Amino acid sequence: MTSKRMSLKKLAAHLSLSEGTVSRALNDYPDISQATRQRVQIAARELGYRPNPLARRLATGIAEAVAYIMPQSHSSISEPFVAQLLTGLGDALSKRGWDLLVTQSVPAEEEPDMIRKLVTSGRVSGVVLSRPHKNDARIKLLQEARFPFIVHGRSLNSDSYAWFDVDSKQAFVDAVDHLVSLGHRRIGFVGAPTYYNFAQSRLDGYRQALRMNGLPADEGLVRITELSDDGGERAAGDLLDQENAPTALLCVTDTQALGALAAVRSRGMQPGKHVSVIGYDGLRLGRHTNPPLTTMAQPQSHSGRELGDMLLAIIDGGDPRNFQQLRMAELLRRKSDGPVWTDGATQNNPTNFESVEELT
Amino acid sequence: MTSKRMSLKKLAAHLSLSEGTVSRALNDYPDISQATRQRVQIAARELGYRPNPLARRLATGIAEAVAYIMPQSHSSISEPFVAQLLTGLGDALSKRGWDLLVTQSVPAEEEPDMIRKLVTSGRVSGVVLSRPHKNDARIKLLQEARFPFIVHGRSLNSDSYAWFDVDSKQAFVDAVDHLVSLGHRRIGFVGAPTYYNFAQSRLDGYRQALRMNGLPADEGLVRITELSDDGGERAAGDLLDQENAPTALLCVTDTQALGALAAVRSRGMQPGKHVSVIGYDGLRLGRHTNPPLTTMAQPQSHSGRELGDMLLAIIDGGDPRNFQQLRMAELLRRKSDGPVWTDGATQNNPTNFESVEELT
DNA sequence: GCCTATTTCGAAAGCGCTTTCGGAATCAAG
DNA sequence: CTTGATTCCGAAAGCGCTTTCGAAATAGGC
Repeated sequence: MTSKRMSLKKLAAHLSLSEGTVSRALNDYPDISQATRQRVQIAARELGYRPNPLARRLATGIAEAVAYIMPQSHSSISEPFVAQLLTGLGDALSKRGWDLLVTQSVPAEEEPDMIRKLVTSGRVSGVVLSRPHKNDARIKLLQEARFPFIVHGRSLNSDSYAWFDVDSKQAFVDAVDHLVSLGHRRIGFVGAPTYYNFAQSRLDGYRQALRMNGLPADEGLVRITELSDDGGERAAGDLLDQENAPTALLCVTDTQALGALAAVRSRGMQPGKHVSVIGYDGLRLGRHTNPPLTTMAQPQSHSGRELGDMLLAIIDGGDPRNFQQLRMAELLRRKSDGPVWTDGATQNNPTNFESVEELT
Repeated sequence: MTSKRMSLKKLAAHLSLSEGTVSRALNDYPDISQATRQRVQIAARELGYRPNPLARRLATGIAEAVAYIMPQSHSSISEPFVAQLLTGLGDALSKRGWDLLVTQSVPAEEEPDMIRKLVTSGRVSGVVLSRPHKNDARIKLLQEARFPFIVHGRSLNSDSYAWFDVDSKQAFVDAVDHLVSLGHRRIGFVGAPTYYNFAQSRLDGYRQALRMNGLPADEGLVRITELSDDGGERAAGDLLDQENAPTALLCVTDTQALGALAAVRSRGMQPGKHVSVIGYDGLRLGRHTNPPLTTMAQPQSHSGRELGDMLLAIIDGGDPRNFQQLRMAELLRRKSDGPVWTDGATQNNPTNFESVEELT
């Protein structure tokens, strides 16, 4: 019919109306008569008119888009999160026809610049942050700029901004309690760098639970390592090789727990029997490890969707402090935990045990 | 100093130049003297001027953004791909300061609308597609619209567009050859719906290799199932339970292979000993399964980066047919494959070998 | 039927940039 | 000292929409 793409101008001409009137009719302004409003909207639909988002965004000053700052992947194993989160975010945003754009975490020294670029560029109306540090510079910058954002996780001072998190401190308390109830009294901790807030709070949970169970806080039982299976394997191996080795290993992450399982096996022991291993995340792949991994499972709720909805509410002017959600994790028992091991002879250290048999 | 955000207008005023001149100076137009160009660029840097992307995009008609159409996740296990791909794409795009936006796959009937929306909205300059079907409607639509795009994977007719793929047909030929060399003659195939092109071509490779090895094409040995561990478990179980069960299982995906391992174990057999299982993908988590999964590993090259670079080249006017890259997969032997199992009775095959010992 | 209050719309000014076009100034050449 | 070619910059239109403002038309009230 007409050439190329439909535009407001052409639509207006077609209707013998001014562009402004057509625009207001489409946007449901009250100063347009019911009659012409209908006429305009019908014509728009028939002619397949879709306002150019770029033009609208420029004119309104609303970016109609949100950025997700993707944490860089250390492990390449536990990344299902990203895809799921993006799916949920996309769902939430698509209801308004907003865009989801993805950027990457940058080295700490570039963070100020990257945040500034994000807030001043006008490309996005809000930001989703993942895996914050205890004192996350990005959070501070966003707050100072009074820019809408929400955090997946928390930092040390989380009172004044919006977040969605799982109470992993409590999860680690629960995990320790469980292990203690199985008779374990020397529980090793395979942790991650404590500039990550989640790493710190899981460590806190571990320590608190030890205390509450009347167990000594043996710092020789905690190892900090990188967020990968290899890291977990090294740290666990380290723990197992020492004098008075722990009978159970608590890992800050399922990915690390995979490494811990490997470390146990490679020392001729069987996870879940000679030494218990518990992870955190509830990754489905834990069903397929050797043996299947017991883990503190995060709730399956689609966090991306929730994050998206909350962020939109904040962009709409909501008070960030009203958008803070804490979920609970649950112990998911598979096969890598069990009662503390003892054979007849010695008390504390296994001397002989049958070889590892097939595990289903 | 001045209020709010720096704008072209303010910068021009500051320099006593016209906006047009400043703009051209910043964009290295040839009709600006060296002197003022320098002056402008220095002032811009000092005053922290950054052109408003939305305005520029509207004025130039260039979206400076690319969309990645994320396949919906079936498994939640094999999704590391997404994060890695996005990282690579982001790298490629960030060199130009372009944005990466993520949208989701939609049901087939909505595809025309979603593609049309994408190409006519002006929000993006190009599209990245993943996991195409054999006859992918989106590809056809994008071609008809003469819109720049690139496919991660291929469809049936892949001559006329750009793609990046792994030769998974060849990979399955190799896998079968390997299994045959281990003495297997009844090889089961755990496949995915063949509207996925990759599923079809892997099946083709499997069949071709059977033929080339003089093995019968027993259709009772192939199962098509969904792209998940559960699917793999069901299909593999099915195969194993039948009369003349296969001695080896080839799975179209590592995720399915996880299920296959489970099926084997749950029948009291040991994968890699009594029945061989081979997956495809080379997922790192395969190191941690029981036993570690032998798989056809995709090359580690950062495909996202390559896809991004190629797409940019096409947007710049390159001929899509010049951007087609085929990578090879390699057999990554871990512990789930082995010689065909026989007990003492039979003649032709290796009779005894040590049991699977502890795997590191 | 006159006056004021309401609806309903058009005109126009942006949003912040790019890009074409032409004019003034500068240069080299005759 | 002209003239034509260059170099360099300003003016202005435009990208496609939104939104304010005020004018015209209509309605309501006496």
